[in-house]
Amino acid sequence: MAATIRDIARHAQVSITTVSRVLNDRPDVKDATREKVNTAIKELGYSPNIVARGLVLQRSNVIGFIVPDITNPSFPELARGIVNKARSYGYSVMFYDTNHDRSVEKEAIRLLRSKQVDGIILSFNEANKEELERLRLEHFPIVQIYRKSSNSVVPTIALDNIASGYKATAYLLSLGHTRIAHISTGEDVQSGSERLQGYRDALAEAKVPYDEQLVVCGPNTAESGKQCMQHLLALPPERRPSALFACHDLMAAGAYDAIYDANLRIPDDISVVGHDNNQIAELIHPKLTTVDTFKYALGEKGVDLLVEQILSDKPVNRIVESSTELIIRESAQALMT
Amino acid sequence: MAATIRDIARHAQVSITTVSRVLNDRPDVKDATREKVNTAIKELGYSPNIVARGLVLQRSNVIGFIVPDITNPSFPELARGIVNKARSYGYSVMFYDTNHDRSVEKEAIRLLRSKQVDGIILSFNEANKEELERLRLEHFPIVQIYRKSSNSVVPTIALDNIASGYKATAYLLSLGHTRIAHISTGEDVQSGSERLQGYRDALAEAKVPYDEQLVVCGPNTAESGKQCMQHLLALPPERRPSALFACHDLMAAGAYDAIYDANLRIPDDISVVGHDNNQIAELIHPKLTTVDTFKYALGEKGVDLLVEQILSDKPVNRIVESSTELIIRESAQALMT
DNA sequence: TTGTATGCGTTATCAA
DNA sequence: TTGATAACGCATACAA
Repeated sequence: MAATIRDIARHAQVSITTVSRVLNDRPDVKDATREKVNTAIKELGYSPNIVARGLVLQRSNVIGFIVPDITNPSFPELARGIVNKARSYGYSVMFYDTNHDRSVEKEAIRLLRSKQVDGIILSFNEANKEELERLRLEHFPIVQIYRKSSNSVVPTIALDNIASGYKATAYLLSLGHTRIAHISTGEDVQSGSERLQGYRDALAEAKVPYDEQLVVCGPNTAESGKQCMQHLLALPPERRPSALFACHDLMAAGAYDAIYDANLRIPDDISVVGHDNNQIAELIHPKLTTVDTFKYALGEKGVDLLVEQILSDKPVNRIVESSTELIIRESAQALMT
Repeated sequence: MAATIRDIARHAQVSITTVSRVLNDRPDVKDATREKVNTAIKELGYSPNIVARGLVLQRSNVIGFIVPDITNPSFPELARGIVNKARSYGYSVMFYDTNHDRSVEKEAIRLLRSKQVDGIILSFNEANKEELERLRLEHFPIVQIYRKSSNSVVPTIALDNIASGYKATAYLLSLGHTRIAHISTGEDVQSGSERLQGYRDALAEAKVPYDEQLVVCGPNTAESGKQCMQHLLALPPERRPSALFACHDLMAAGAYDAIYDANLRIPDDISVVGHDNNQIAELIHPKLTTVDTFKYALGEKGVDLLVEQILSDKPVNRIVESSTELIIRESAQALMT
């Protein structure tokens, strides 16, 4: 049985109030008594019960973190940023992986609140609107990752996907490419539709006509990236792209596969630019030119935004956008004419 | 302010005891009263404070999970197995990433215990012996991942690395290779030394002499895998390997790089087998033949082992070994003679 | 079948 | 500078 504050009090011949004072570094304790208490703490190997403390202080110093799938390559780094930053604030992180299941998302929220977390950082698969709205109405501290829900005002950390899609496309244009294909997760996925918008903006600015045959959509998996690319390679030669912008590195990796299967070379025959700068970008061959999204920093900013809400009494309704940066590696080159 | 059991009692005109009975599905409540209480719960949107419940029941239904680096590709899947299995047992998971820092490991344990977790699953970078021993002496439920500490008896979930190293090597031997190189994390890392042992066992069984020039060591990173491979390719032609077994997929991916830089082809010029079957194995080209370690299942087994300790009064000192399986893809082929 | 009273480990109020 | 006592939200022994 672990020692309690009462055991320390008895052992040091003082009241539990005094022990509590020592534990919380209060000034109004005589040095001699403080000493007595501290040795008792050492002798009994006492460690305070933070849960009981939380009960009276009405805060747990725990935050929740809910993701749809931690094996999605964007999340581990984000998670790291979150737990480390949280630790620096004195918060622990309770973690849920919902496997994209909406009912699990609901359950996770319910459980986290039952466990009295002080706030929740979450990335919901589809904007699970009702849940978020309910939390917002209660002024429960919450931070949404990535998704800027258009008509809601949940505090969010997000990317400027339009700008990053523009950057990737503009880079390919600067290399002389005009037939630039785009593999996208489609209009239904917010990040996908935004990156597509950036792609279109860049084309428009360069006065390159938008060719809808060059835009193929599928879910964010390598397999789907491969299929999309196969689709593009099946176009008649004169319509075929000389470059590709894939809206996720994972899809770019799948596209590599299709390109190799067609006995084409990267970047000699086709240039590829990805998005996200996941670990795999440096592992596939040739190393993938892609857009870094600074996920670790994004996680840190998420914690900042959450803690701000926890400490503030007035509602915080802010969207924090994180910057992105094109990382030039080996998968794109100037168009040979 | 969230409603409490007392609010429900008042609202339903019953005692808090009765409310508690309803909450815990006790049979000794008249249906009519149960109804009254339940509607009160609905009306006030009440959700029980599990932390307070934990204080009296002396358990939190939370387990801790400590990893050195969640971005290491083996961990996300393991984490998934753990949180999902834990959820099925009614446990939440408090997560720490120590960034390989020993002092953070210590702090994480201290914090988790202060937060009254019922048990901890951890993977310590080096066997942080003292900490583990202390926990074991207190009969605090704990499960160690991967590392079988030789002289301690901390419950562990591990891999049979000798068998898996043997499997990988035997496969290359069966393809006719005799000059099989091995990229290893070295004798200092337990998994590395065990896989090396399996490699040697397979060679010995096939009566292929062990050539220490063919074994190169480095840390588990792609960069180090590349350097190791460069080292091997620098051998005089007659001593050069026709096949490679890398003890981690990440190092195999690095080796790919060195092989491509040397203008050699995989598997035509050199066959490669990795270990771990991480996501990247299917993304690099050609797809990597490797050994699957069933990380999700391993996480589940870890939770089983931990919950067994939590529920049992007698100490559990068991090492659970998980099986491994060779996954044949495209990176190895029969030796051309 | 229901309610009263006590305690889980801690902090805060107030008095000494 | 110290201590007695009442909370925090809940479960439970015991009484009614």
